[in-house]
Amino acid sequence: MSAHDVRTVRTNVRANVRTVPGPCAHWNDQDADFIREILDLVGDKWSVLIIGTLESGPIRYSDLADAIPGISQRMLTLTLKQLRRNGIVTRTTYPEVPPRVEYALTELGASLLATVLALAAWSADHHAEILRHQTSFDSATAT
Amino acid sequence: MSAHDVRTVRTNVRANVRTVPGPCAHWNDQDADFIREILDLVGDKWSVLIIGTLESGPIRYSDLADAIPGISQRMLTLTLKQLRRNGIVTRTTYPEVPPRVEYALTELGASLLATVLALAAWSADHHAEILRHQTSFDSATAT
DNA sequence: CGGTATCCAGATGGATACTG
DNA sequence: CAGTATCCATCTGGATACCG
Repeated sequence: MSAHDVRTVRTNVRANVRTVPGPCAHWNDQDADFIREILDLVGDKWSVLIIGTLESGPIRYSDLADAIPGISQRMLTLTLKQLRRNGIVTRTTYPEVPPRVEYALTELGASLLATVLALAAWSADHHAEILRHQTSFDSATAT
Repeated sequence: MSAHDVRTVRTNVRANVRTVPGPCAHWNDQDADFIREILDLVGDKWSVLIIGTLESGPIRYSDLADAIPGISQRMLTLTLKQLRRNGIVTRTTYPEVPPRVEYALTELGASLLATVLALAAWSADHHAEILRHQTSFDSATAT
């Protein structure tokens, strides 16, 4: 059923991009570009973690830092800037003392989160199978 | 409709992992792990390109290299090894002269390809919107 | 043909110190 | 509080040469 859902979505891409709908679409060069684009967006170390943390609603910079263990200030700032540049998050400054800055998901960001969770779904579904392959491959290689 | 499909899949993850189904699931720490896992799988520069090229059926090493412009022998070999390790592709050697080696997608690989195409779908759908955000952000930053 | 091995440049990201 | 600036280690991947 998961496979069926994905196929539905997949047909939609092509319908939008080249108006070639149908049940049996195939990989083409355009796909490569789109994949590169989304990997640039979320393929780094922290983007999806931040997006996921923002699901609960607007959150302050420091709370974000606390919610994402291991992230450095530098990477938090840098990644947030990229996400803002791509319209995934918004930054709102409240002129108070001490200053307060809140980050929130845009609609675009929310839809990206949903897509990313589909990825997590696949990963969860096949986690065990992948692990089995890894260990069998490693033991075969070791000998 | 795309959003609905994704939500369906998303609910399934949780059902499998923590048996907490329902219409309104939320991001949790498990998701982070699964995201890391799949990003390790396809977050690099060449994996998805290779997977996409393999959709058409089994293909020789050298034909694969020709089909993916810009890839070095080193990265082709390295990436193929990772994909084999994770059970995404198989390698078959034919003891002929000259030697022939064919790579093919496994079932797991095919389902991964479908999932990745869902990502491409999102990217295609929102490509224009992202571009608009980027240019407006850049011009706002430049001044 | 189908790789390996070595070397090296550039990108990524962590640690630390400092600032409005 | 919410960053910025600098320095540095590691990782990724390209070029090239060589091998079974």
